[in-house]
Amino acid sequence: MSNATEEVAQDQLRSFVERIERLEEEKKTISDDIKDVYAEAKGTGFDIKVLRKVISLRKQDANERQEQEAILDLYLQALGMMN
Amino acid sequence: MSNATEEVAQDQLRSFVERIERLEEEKKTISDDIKDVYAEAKGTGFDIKVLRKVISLRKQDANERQEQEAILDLYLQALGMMN
Amino acid sequence: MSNATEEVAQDQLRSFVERIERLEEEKKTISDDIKDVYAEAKGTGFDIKVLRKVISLRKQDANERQEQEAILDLYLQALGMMN
Amino acid sequence: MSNATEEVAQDQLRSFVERIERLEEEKKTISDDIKDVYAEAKGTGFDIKVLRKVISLRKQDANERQEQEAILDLYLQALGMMN
DNA sequence: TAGGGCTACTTCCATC
DNA sequence: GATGGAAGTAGCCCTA
Repeated sequence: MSNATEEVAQDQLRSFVERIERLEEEKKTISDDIKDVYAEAKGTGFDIKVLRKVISLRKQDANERQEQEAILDLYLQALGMMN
Repeated sequence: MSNATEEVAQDQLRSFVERIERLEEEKKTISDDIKDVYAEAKGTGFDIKVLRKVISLRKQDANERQEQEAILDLYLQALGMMN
Repeated sequence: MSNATEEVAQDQLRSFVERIERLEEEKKTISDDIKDVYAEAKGTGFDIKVLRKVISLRKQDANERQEQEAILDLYLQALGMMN
Repeated sequence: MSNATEEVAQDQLRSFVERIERLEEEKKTISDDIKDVYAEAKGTGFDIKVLRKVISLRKQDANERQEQEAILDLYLQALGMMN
């Protein structure tokens, strides 16, 4: 490989690394923002764990959720933990 | 709880949920962007797995510097050499 | 500190480190065993996620469980996600 | 599903749950033992925080050796020097 | 489907 | 004794 070609490859690599690291920083910022919102909600008296559950339920497809609950009921019944 | 109070709580909850969901969307966008950059790098001939490793090593180096300082502080404290 | 005293301290430290590392190995073995059981259950057709949920529910105090569910219901109602 | 089949499933589920719960008890015992050792070390005059750090550094060193080999393999592969 | 990285939960320690 | 913060652990998801 010629020096010129090597240099091009190096510059490209450098560029990719920088772009990725930049994006990962942004991602971290957002993650921190989310954490802040949860903290704020907690300060207002909401239960973080339950709030997380709400978010996750809304993300889940409604059908899938019902199915999960149905399976859970089934297992609990099998264990005699439900009336 | 009065109806008015309940309504306030509902509005707050709704607001928190919306803010979180908005931020998670943004986060997903960034994640997708990162994926795109890796794909582009692959198209240019770079090995994604190695590229990931490079990124992770650079992150580790940064962390490790902080870590080293933390250890030093810890030992100095343990030896009663810090206030 | 005399050499003898230092040596005692070193031996003690060494001993503590060894005892802890030994215990942590045992702990890891158990963790792996647990993972194996889940894998086996999966192979028999059980849904791991639900199985985990069952285990965790059984661990929770019954009262606490009801309370958590009550809070969740409350939130879901507030968001109009129930009936 | 026939009653007999259901019963088999129930027995299996029960068995899995019991095995997991048993193992988690053992795991908790070990965790408590570890806590005891730290407490004992503290009683002998050692700084728990520093002790934890020592343990974690020793673990890291071990991991890092493996990591270094993994990186080497990765690079060799990327350069087409491994099959 | 297995492995690794990321995220989240829990636990522990220190402070008030 | 409680609360907040940090660290270690475990679960989930995504990629290969």
